[in-house]
Amino acid sequence: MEKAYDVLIRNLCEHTALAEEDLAEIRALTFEQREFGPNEDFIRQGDEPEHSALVVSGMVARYHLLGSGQRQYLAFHLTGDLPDAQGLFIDQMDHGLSALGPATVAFIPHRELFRAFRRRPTFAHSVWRETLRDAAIFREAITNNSARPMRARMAHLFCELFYRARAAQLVRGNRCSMPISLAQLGETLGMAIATVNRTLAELRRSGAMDLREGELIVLKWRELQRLGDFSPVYLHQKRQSPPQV
Amino acid sequence: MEKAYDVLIRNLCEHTALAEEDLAEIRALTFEQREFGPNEDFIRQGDEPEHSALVVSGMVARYHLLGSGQRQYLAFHLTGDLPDAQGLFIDQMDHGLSALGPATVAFIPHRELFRAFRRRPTFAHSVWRETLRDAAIFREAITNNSARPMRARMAHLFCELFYRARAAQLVRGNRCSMPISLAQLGETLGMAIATVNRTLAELRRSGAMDLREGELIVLKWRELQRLGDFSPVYLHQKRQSPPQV
DNA sequence: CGCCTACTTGACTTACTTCAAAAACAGTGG
DNA sequence: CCACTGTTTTTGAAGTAAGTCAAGTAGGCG
Repeated sequence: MEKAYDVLIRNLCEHTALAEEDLAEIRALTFEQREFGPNEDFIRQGDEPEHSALVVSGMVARYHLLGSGQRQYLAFHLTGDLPDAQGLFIDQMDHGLSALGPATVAFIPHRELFRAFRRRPTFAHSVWRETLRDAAIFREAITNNSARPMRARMAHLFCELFYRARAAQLVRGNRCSMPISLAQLGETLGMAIATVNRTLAELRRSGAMDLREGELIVLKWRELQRLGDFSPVYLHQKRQSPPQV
Repeated sequence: MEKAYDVLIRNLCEHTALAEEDLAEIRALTFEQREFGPNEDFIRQGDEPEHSALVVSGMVARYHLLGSGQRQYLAFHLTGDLPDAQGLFIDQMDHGLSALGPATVAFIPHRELFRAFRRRPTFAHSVWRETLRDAAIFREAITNNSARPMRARMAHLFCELFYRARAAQLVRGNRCSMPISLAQLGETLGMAIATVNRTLAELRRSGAMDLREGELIVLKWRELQRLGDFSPVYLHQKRQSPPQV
């Protein structure tokens, strides 16, 4: 298993040039590592967080709980992501976080982070940038769930996740781990589970992709991208080589 | 007309305690002020911004343009907001900005902002915090447009806007300016214009609110809040007195 | 006054939801 | 190893909410 700080550094370097002093500061942080099982919560809506989470392995999700009891997934996070940097300046969490499949999460005390931010403004800016990228992903989700027809909506989600997984070096060949159920896909894309299944069947039939045994397999990247009206500019990756399938 | 920096300071103080030195730094920034007419763009998708915008008066919108030519509104901004602080660390805008009604916008050079951030980390953190609140608003929009039925969806939007307008001291009595057309509401909430009109009629009939001549009138706040399943925690306001209607 | 845009309303159509039941699969214990 | 239980996926049929289409009204402006 990779060190928590290596995972973080790799992710931040994807968009920001960090000096050796920044790296040293990051390595000096306390990473309290914990394992979680599928669908286990590790931050709840309403919590007052004093730690930030870092995904060391696996996949985690952010979600809202509505008055009706309904659940809405907001975003997914991969290795290297700081899924609740949002919580840094916020008194009370407005959303929860849970593991999708089995996941390893490291917790960093806010106090240490703030001290590191004061000492290394570039580090602060890189985390800030990370939260802005999150926001761009949220914006795209608004558009996706509000304006795109079902097939494009689902294709777009898989495009984004595959593209991000690739940037995080989690794609082997043409596949990456995707431990998500149809019900969860429905609660992500705002569609009924029956529709999820039929739409997924349609995407499979197109030959562009498959989703099997917790794995996403992309067979025709350009076709999937076309179906999903996907353009990766909003992900603001520095090195932008597209998947070559 | 209020000074641009006063508007900004008032907004930032809503959630962060700024020292006199921070205020001085803010007042020393260059604010290049410009007027815009209804539906006029001032930042376009694809632009590489070197200035940040500040809403000095009026209401502005952020939007995506889809491959199909369709438009999706993402968020609205009121006096005091920094609607594209997102652009600070980003090479290329993934969304555009336009005035809704007539609006005054001040532009601040990124270079000056970064210098101020280095000198006054608290100022940086207050702007960071501002971008995180934006992100929380995006998250709520995902949930709103994906999981809530039409009537609640629309009621929730008006709740949020009224609540924020009130915090920005833009509510007089029980009304605030809301220069938005039915078509734009449709492109915000992901519904057809006919549905927008019917849903709005339903809300009017409920007696909780009205939308007339570019003004939102809230007649029964608690009722509107109930209809919209609205809880303001995600707005992370420090002073949280609810509208007393 | 006439033109354009924004709003309103009605009738028709359809895409998606809901409901229901079967099939596949995973985990547990005999 | 295989029956037993619960969960997830798959498929079908029926109902409905919301979209589309179209026409009519009202309001703003030259």
